[in-house]
Amino acid sequence: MINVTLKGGTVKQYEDGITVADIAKDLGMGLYKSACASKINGVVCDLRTAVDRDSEVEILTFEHADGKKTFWHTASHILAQAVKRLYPDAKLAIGPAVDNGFYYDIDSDHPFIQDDLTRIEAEMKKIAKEGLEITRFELSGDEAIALMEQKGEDYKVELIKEHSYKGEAISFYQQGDFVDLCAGPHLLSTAAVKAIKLTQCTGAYWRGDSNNKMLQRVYGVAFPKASELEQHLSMLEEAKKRDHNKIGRELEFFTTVDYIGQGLPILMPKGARVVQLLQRFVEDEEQKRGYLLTKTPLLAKSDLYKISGHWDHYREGMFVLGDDEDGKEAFALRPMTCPFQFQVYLSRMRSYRELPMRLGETSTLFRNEASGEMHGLIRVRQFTISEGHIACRPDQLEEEFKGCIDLANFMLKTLGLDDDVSYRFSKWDENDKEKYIGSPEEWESVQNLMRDILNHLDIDYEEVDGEAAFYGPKLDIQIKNVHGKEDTLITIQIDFQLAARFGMEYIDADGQKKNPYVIHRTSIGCYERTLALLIEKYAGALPTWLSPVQTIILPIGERQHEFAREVQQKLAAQGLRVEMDDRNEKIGYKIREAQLEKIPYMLVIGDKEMESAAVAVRSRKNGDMGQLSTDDFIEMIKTEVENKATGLE
RNA sequence: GCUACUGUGGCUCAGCCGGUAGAGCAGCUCACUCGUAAUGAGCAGGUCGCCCGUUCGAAUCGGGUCAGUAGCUCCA
Repeated sequence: MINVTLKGGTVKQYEDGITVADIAKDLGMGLYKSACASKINGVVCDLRTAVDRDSEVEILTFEHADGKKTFWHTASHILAQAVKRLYPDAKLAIGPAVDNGFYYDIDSDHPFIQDDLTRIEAEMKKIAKEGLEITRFELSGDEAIALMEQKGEDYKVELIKEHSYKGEAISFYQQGDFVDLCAGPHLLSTAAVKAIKLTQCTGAYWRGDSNNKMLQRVYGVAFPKASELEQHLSMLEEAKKRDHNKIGRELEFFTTVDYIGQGLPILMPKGARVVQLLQRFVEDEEQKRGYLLTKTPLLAKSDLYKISGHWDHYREGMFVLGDDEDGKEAFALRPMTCPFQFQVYLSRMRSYRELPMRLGETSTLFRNEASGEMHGLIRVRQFTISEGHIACRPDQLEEEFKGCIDLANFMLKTLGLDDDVSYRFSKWDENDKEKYIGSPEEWESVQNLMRDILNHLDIDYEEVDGEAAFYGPKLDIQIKNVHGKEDTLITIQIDFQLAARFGMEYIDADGQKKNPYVIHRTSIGCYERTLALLIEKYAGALPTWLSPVQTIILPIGERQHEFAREVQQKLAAQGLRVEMDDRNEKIGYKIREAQLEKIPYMLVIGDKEMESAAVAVRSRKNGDMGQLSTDDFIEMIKTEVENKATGLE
């Protein structure tokens, strides 16, 4: 007998070798039926896994993240099985669970269109209804390859070959006559996967490499109950209503024009105002933190980019004017600010006493992104970033780096985005040295340095290979858009290469010339992207301090126009952005429009207000707030603006 | 760049298998001067993204191109 410690601390005795499924059954049929996977001594396992010693065991249901993943992973196998039934020639690649469902990559000459997805979905439901038992078995590498070759699954053969020379047994899962290479875990039967929706079909490169064949990736979600699926789908619909690309256009923050070009949005008066407000805020804050403001050219001769290495590493991404063949002069619009801002440092010899030197610039950059990459304001070809570079001595690096993170977090907190970000420690890929400059030893040492600093900071971060800049590792502050797609909002990078390339030096206390470390950083990211995420965060109803129009005055009739105009001027004199709707419309109509425009405050002015020299305040959030004197209203809104209140609970 | 989808007046959309464009909202005009999310009536507005082709005839079919959307790759 063995002792099994359950979640909550209860200890039960079972026979040695009992499966988790049987433990679940013993605990109750309800739990058994909803069980998806297990956690044995902290490791996620199958329900089939036998427990052969004293262990801590947790039964994972769909409510648990790993239970959910198991459920979705099984759903992806059902998807593959359905595809094979309907399109026997299709070859299967990989089919994992992801954050919001599952997918399967399939190689088929038949392009899957919406009708096919409907058919596949119906077949999946049939497979679920058949309640096929899912069993696990293992084969040796050679047997596994033989099995998959016999089935014509070329991609599986390729995968097995990579695993098999480690000598490990290869595990498979089988449901009915469908067999798939898989590490598991999986549900016990296809029966539980009742509510299924295939959401889309897109292309995806085999192994994520654009040199490989593009396969078809079918995405789906599944739930134990139909009601949960419906709720999930309606949540997705709701999220799309916040899409900055939709409401940012509707609310006239920006627009695009096809004959201007892709990735070149027009910021309309409202969008431009928000960007201006953010920019002033950033520049003022950086000044307080000891940054020196610079303004450098938007383009340069190719010579500059040759020194920085961008010409070799980044040329595809640049807008080049002219060509530099035969010694002719070529220019390129700048894709980054570093080599320009370095010139400030380089203008004369620097002493160690001058360091750290913090340079900040509101910098417009140009990147010739591939045509499929553009997305609203999130990914564009011309953007303006709160750019900055810090040259510092080694002994200052940690403090300066921390200062950058502190500034970034201050910005995020002020904008109300601090709870929505995650930190990514982006390292180089030692298997792809071509992409980077510097030696492996240098990379290791700087990455270790950066890791130490991050560990001293007590922040949760994820380490990711292959995401570094070509000149150094980065701390990326990541954020997700309404579609769940992650982008970098803010990045802070340690550069140990470019200073030497540009000959940036300082005379140290010992009289020796040394290269400073350079920190590349942004405090709020690029304004277009930040604006996009703010629009999505607030569904267009930006905090009052950032609202393009903060107050709108709504006179009831013509009689109050003169008084209303006086109120408007009084507010405007206080620096508030105020408009007046003097159209000959009913008050309900004007309110409706102001509300749809997400203007924070509406001031209704009728005879009553005119008599008492007051305003009837309505907030977009709380509705009618009753009468206030104009001065009291001004004080209230000014306080809100000065505090940069987010209005979030 | 790749895969799939989309492109009809400012916006949302209708227009079946090719016969030469329609609605609501917005806009403008007039009337109403109306107290917390849409007053009524009238008017105007589209070479159906663009180019080429098939056809007696194309918004509808074919090809190309531009732009948009999601995903892949890339990336702030």
